[in-house]
Amino acid sequence: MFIYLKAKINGTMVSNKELQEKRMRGYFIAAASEILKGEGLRAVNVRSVSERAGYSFATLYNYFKDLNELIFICVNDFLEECEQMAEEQSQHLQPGKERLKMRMKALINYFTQYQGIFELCYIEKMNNAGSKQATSKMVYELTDRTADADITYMLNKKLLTDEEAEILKINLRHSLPGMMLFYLNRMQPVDYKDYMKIVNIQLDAALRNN
Amino acid sequence: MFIYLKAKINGTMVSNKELQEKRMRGYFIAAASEILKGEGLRAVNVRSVSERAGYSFATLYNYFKDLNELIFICVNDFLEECEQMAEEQSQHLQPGKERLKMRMKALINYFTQYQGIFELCYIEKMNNAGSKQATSKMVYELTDRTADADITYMLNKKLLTDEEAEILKINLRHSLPGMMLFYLNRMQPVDYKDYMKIVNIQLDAALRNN
DNA sequence: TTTATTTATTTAACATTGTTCATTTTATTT
DNA sequence: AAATAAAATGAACAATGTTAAATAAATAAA
Repeated sequence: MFIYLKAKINGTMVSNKELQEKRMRGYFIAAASEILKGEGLRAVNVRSVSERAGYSFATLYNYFKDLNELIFICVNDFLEECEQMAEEQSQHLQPGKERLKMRMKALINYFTQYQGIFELCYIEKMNNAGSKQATSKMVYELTDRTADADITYMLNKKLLTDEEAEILKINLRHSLPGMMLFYLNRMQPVDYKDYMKIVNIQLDAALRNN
Repeated sequence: MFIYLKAKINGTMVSNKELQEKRMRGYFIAAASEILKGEGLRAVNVRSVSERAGYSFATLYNYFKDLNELIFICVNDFLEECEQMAEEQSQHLQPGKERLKMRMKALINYFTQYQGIFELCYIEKMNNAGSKQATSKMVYELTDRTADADITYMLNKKLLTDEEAEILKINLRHSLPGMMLFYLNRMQPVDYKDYMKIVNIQLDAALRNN
């Protein structure tokens, strides 16, 4: 008989089957995220993720096309998480240059803390072309999204011309990944404070604070 | 008997044995470089490199500790090559801002042409800690080295203060890899001209040309 | 409640890649 | 030409991604 029991997730009605499937996917996503944050990208593989999720490695393939699909989902989650973090850490500030700076630093802080996530988002060869497009667009535009409110504010207040705003966005879009790359590939264990000094200089240059 | 025949390589005397070993290494290095430039990083593996060099995969291990060592050598070669390219392409210009800009563009041109090389230099997880330090230092400082002559010139001519020079170097060090990353991870096949327009804006911002 | 059928999970197996080692081939010395 | 050293190789192993057949669990039908 075609009776589906319904359960509520995120405000939408779904069948039991969908609910269960969503939960299963959640277990694998959580497992992959944990490993990524803890041990980094290299430690993520079909077997390690499945084991942590409490299933056989083959079960993963019942819920994801392949390992790549799972990893892409993690990327999107991480992006959301770090955007939210930037928002929270700058809540106490008024819109404008200082808040923008704080938000950019929050992004850098997030990715330097979770290096595996940076590698994943900006670097990983994204083997599967499928999800690549949408995801890499999301990654690029991370700085744009995070800077948007403050740049709009400054534009409205005539603190910035349209052209200056465009240059600022381009600058942030390029220099943030550059700075993270620098930290990631560092040779000697750079002091985080020293690193942040350079970050400050770079951000001040982008914001024309000198 | 301990008689070694000598042969001249790069102006230094070496034994036959050393010469032969150097040649053998050269075959593998050339093979790896070709594959890197042609098919990219993903196509490089012990078997493909060895086959192109004309030997069994096991022979590679008689001349290199592992695949990583071979790849690191390639990185160093590529860095030299692209520095030289920047030099050549700007020979006709006088020292100063314009030449610096041309050299930066030459770097970008090199890495966007050979994407596998960019991935390799800036991204690849450099699994083996051994050569990593020295090499990643070389990679970072690529923009510094390439910009050095022009920045020194501008300092001498008082076209730049010490502080401005420092900021410029930091800016180039971060934004060039950022721009390359952008091109590499691009979603839709970006028109190279459009890309170069953005590169120009970024470089002009770094050079305070606006 | 028992049986049949569908669904979910897992074990076995294969392909690819990096690496090691014993064996074979080649070069050198006596 | 025989003995020895050096170089090159193929067989084999481990790790990883993936597929597909076999098993277990859940559900529907009787």
